[in-house]
Amino acid sequence: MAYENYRYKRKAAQCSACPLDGGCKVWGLSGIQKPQVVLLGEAPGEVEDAQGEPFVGPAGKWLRKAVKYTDLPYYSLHKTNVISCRPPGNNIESTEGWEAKEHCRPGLLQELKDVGAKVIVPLGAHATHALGIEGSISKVRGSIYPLKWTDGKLHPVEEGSYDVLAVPTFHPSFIMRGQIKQESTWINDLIKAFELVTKKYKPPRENFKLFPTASEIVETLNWLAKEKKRIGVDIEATSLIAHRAELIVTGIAWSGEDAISIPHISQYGRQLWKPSDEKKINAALRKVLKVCPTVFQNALYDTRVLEARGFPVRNVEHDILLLDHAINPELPHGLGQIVSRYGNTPFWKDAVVGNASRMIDMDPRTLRLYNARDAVVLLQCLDPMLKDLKKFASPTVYHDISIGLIPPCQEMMNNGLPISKSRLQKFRSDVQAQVEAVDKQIHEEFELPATFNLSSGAHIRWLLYGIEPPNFKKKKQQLAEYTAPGSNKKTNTKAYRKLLGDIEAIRQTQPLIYVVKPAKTESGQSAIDKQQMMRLTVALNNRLNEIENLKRRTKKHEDEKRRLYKLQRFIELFHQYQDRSKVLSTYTSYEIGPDGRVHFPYKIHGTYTGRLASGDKKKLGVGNAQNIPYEARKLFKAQKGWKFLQADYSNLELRVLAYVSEDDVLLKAFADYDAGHGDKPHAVNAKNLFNIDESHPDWKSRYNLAKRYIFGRNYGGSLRGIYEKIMQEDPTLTLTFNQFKEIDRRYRSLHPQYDKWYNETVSTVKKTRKLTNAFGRVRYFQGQENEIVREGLNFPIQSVAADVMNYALIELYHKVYKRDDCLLMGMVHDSVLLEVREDALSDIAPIVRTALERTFDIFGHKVSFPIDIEVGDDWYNVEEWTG
DNA sequence: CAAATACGCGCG
DNA sequence: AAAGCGCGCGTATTTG
Repeated sequence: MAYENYRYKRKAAQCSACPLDGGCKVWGLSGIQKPQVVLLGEAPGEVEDAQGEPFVGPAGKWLRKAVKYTDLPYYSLHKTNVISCRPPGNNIESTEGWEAKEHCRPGLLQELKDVGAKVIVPLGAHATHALGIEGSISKVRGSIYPLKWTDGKLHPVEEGSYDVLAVPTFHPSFIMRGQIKQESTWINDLIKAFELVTKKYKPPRENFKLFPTASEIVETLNWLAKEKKRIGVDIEATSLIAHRAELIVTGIAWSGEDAISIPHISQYGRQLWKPSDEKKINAALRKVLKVCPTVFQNALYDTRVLEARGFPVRNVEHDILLLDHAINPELPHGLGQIVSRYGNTPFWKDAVVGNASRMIDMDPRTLRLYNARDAVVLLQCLDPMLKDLKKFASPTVYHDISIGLIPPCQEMMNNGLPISKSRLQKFRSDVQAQVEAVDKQIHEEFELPATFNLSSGAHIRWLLYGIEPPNFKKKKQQLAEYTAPGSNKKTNTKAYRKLLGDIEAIRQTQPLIYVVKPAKTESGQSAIDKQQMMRLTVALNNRLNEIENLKRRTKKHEDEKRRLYKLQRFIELFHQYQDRSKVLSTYTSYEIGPDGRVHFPYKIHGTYTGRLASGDKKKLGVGNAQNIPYEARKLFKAQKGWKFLQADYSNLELRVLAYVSEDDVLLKAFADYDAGHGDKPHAVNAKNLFNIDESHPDWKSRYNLAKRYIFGRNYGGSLRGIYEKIMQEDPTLTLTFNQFKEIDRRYRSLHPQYDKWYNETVSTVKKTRKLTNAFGRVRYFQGQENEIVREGLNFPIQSVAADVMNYALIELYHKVYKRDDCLLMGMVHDSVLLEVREDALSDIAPIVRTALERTFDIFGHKVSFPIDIEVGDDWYNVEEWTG
């Protein structure tokens, strides 16, 4: 389409005084005479500078692509920058850049005024700040800011009339440079901004009763209960830990605009309510939470606190967090983020805490306003979110699974796992001694200075490879500054000691260097992980063999041999150190509740696949229940007269793979095995692939090879990658890559359905960037193609396995939660853990079996997944239940 | 000095 | 250019 370009040269800019003095080289530009939207960038880059047009470089390419998702054509937008000339090194943060911003400002403002668009979209922090909008871009993005002209300047207004609307969002180069996960948020922001051209902007009305009287509260609550209104609920409490948390204020909203604050305890030591009034308020609140359908943001936590304070919540109808997760699990789910997409309250989260260090010390008006906003936004977002849920995702997954999981998760969190304090104490001191012993051993054997820190990657890199830390020169310089004559720097500070230690450790340590090109980590450092140690070990053993087989060995060879043995020994001890110190630091201390149990947290929205996540050490002080090493499971011991019962799905993911890919061979292998007349499916694979059986001398290694191959494929591994992994784990294996490729060809020809499923999944994820699992759960893939292909191959398997467990867990919960002879305590992806009174084991075991082995419909197959039940005194010593 | 990033590793 | 998936947490180190 041919259209004329309308260029805008900044007449008001003070170019002669500007260090860039490009003579306003890159003009503002639009394809129509009266553009309604301004896209405001930062500064021209190389391509822009050369062509004299804004957004014609790589960032512009991303921008054009994003604008395609909106209702406005790219040419109709006025494109311009905060500064019109290219700063040195493309860096607007440079001195020249800062100065240019000042000199360009009058021109920029005049340009914005002359263009007279309805909406300005500042891209990135600099553009946003240029409009007078404060705060970090990740927080203010997506909010609508009404701006007004006063004295030739543009500034945000809280209320009243406005001249233009601004919707800040990310700069395209931010997305381009790796923040691809933010792309859909970014596009959403642009859509939202452009819609303001035709949609009437409705500023948020806030009918908040922040300081109601007792009778106003009771009246309002009674009315809500009588009408059974749907309410948005948000609480502020003194702690996130349920048994410690005191309620400060509860905000209740009954529309996107109306809310009331219900303060519970006094702030600033004032007596809040007369006891008689408090009683009435509490009764009314209890009633409301009993009869009204409620909407929460993360009901899992708020309802736990409410329940602990005597306000049980009967009807959680919606949870905005779970809703957002069900719609698009890869998006960030903070309430601010959600509201920027679905609500109309501008970003308000900065208000929280403020100068006060604790919620309760906040100014009451600020706290209550914040709390009321948290409540109303839930109802603002709900309907548009439900629409998106239906359009883009699965209402069933949200209602039946996500919401359904709230009670079982709360049950597991409330029940927790009983822990033996005496075992814990002994375990801790044992592991501590082990760490100290191996640490001492390494320092002695390798004559390392005391300052050599085995936990420091930099020190280890020096020792193994002789690679100095990248900042080593700088450190030496800093040290010199400390000791320089006349220096006023104190040499007894922590920073100084650290500096000195690092330098000493390196100076006094002789590297072991054995030249094997170390693998690189993501940021380009030399790897020092287990895998790399394995590689080193293989290489040095080869070299030792080589030397051993030499006809003539010189003294040089003998020296080399000694060095190699030394390195071998170091790797052995270092591995022990890594292993022991990991256990010591992570698994020898637990936050134990007043009931002597560890209340591990669970999150329903924590993963992209629908698995539960566990742990919230930072906020709740309790870690992850799902990665506790076996040795530490001994710490969790049943109360007297009770037993641990663990139910595990057997080969869940592989079974799911069989059904999802409809792989006849695998399905038959499972069917035979379950009927009691067949080998384990992995054994069937091994037999098919290698034409051998258990009697063959290589059986064991071939069996493992087959297993690892399937496992690697299941996660989208490349053939080369799987091959290398296999060779590292079993260096004795004689297998060339070509032979391995042949195995792969053979497997695929033996499993045509699997092969077809694999190819179809890859092409679907590439084409649509969306997959829907057998239960309707969706995932939108954001990322590079090769990355999302691997994730895509895994998603239909891992997510279906997760949902099998989710449904089963919900069913199990409903069967056991009322019983006083058993407690649902935890789950680890494909297993559940209960504490059962000994005399009830024979009752409970079949209940667990029935719930977990319930039938599912997977692509028309009526299927059930078999479990193993184990029972024991603690979590480690569980054995197959035969009773 | 707190927050953010990098690396490595426990579990499934 | 190639990278096996999904998590949370500890230590070291850099960043603001």
